[in-house]
Amino acid sequence: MSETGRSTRERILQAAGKLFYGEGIRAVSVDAVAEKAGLTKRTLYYHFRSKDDLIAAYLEIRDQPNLALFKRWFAEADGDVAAKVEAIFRNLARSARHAKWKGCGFLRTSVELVNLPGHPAMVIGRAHKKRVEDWLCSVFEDAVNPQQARQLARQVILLLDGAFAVVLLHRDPSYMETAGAAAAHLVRGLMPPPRKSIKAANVRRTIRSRTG
Amino acid sequence: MSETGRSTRERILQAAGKLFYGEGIRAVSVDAVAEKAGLTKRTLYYHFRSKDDLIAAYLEIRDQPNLALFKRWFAEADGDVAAKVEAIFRNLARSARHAKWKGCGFLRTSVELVNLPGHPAMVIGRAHKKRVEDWLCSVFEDAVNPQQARQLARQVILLLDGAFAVVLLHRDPSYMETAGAAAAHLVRGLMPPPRKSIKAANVRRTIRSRTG
DNA sequence: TTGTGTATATTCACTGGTCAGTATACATAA
DNA sequence: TTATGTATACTGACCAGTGAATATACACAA
Repeated sequence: MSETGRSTRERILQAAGKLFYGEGIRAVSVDAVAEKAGLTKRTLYYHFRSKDDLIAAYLEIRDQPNLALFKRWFAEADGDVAAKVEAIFRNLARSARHAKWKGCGFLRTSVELVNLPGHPAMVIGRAHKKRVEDWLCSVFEDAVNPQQARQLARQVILLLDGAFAVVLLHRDPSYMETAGAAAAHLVRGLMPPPRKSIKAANVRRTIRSRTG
Repeated sequence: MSETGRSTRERILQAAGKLFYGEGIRAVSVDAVAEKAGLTKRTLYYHFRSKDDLIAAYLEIRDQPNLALFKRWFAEADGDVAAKVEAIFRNLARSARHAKWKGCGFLRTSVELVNLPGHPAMVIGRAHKKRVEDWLCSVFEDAVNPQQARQLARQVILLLDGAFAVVLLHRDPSYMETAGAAAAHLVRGLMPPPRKSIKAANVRRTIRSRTG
């Protein structure tokens, strides 16, 4: 029956998500996923062809919501594009304070599969990061010289992924804010100067007149 | 016999290094390391108490040479501090073009041990990154407002580790150069302006005379 | 309504293999 | 004879994946 089938599949994916993200794909056995989902391993193998399939599905369903979260944080933030980008990092820093936070599932999976570059999960991971980069690029095209948008998007991605790695290593979310400040600085460096000089907040950001 | 013992230990560490770095610590069995070292597992266990011990030793011996390499690349580069930092990224980009390159062993190990924050290898990894950060900090203290040196060092570290992750994911070393450009930009943004204004070359690299 | 076939969904119990670590013995040198 | 170093062969646990049987539900014919 398709309804029961779908919900079983979802229960498996939910269990796999928690375990794979929380402990890593190699540290989690198929038996553990099945047990967490409340069914037998054989049933799991009825719904997924292999563990690799399950891993790919685990990342697949995280792609869209992940990007949507970034977009929401960006949209809901006040200020210019630089401030909106910085807001993404600030929100991530907040997430990173939860004990269950374990960095970026895409990056971590790519590390665990480092010698299987063609693995479906690797393909999905690359596509996800590319999608985030493309979105940032489109955002920057409206704010800076479009010729520089791609490079800027990549630099922000580098700071983002660097922060994922460093915060995970040191378990210190403040690196996420440091990355956000750097990202905002890079964006501002390419933005045209505002019409009205603003006495900018008590934060450490200042406006720079390029004419000198 | 201490001499044979030491060289045996070194053979084990060499084999472990190649395998752990090349395939990841979880993907490599103790048997595989022993075989690569040309001895039996039992002999390996005579020289190392456990696999975890071996993993820690594998990282330990990479700490100093790794930092030394950064220092050498920095010292041998021409130009101002920003250019010298960028040179580190350029050299890393060159390394990343080799097929055997698999990113940063410290970061990758920390991902594989994500749920064992007290693991000796994690402690060593954190110490290593901290040492690089401290070195960068000391470098920046002579080039920018010392109060901003720590933050700047962290931002460069974030770009560095981000580049490790992103280049590994996409297998595209050009991200390393993009990260270097961002790092140089961040450094320059905090450096005192040079005496003579320069009409900046077609590349983004310029030579600066500090004497003016 | 009852019986029968069929596709879906699930279970138990198993296989073949790997892995970290060890018990035991043997060799060599001080 | 005692300490050091090496080898063979093993243990117990775990793990990805499977074989064979069973349960459920729906379709359609009698």
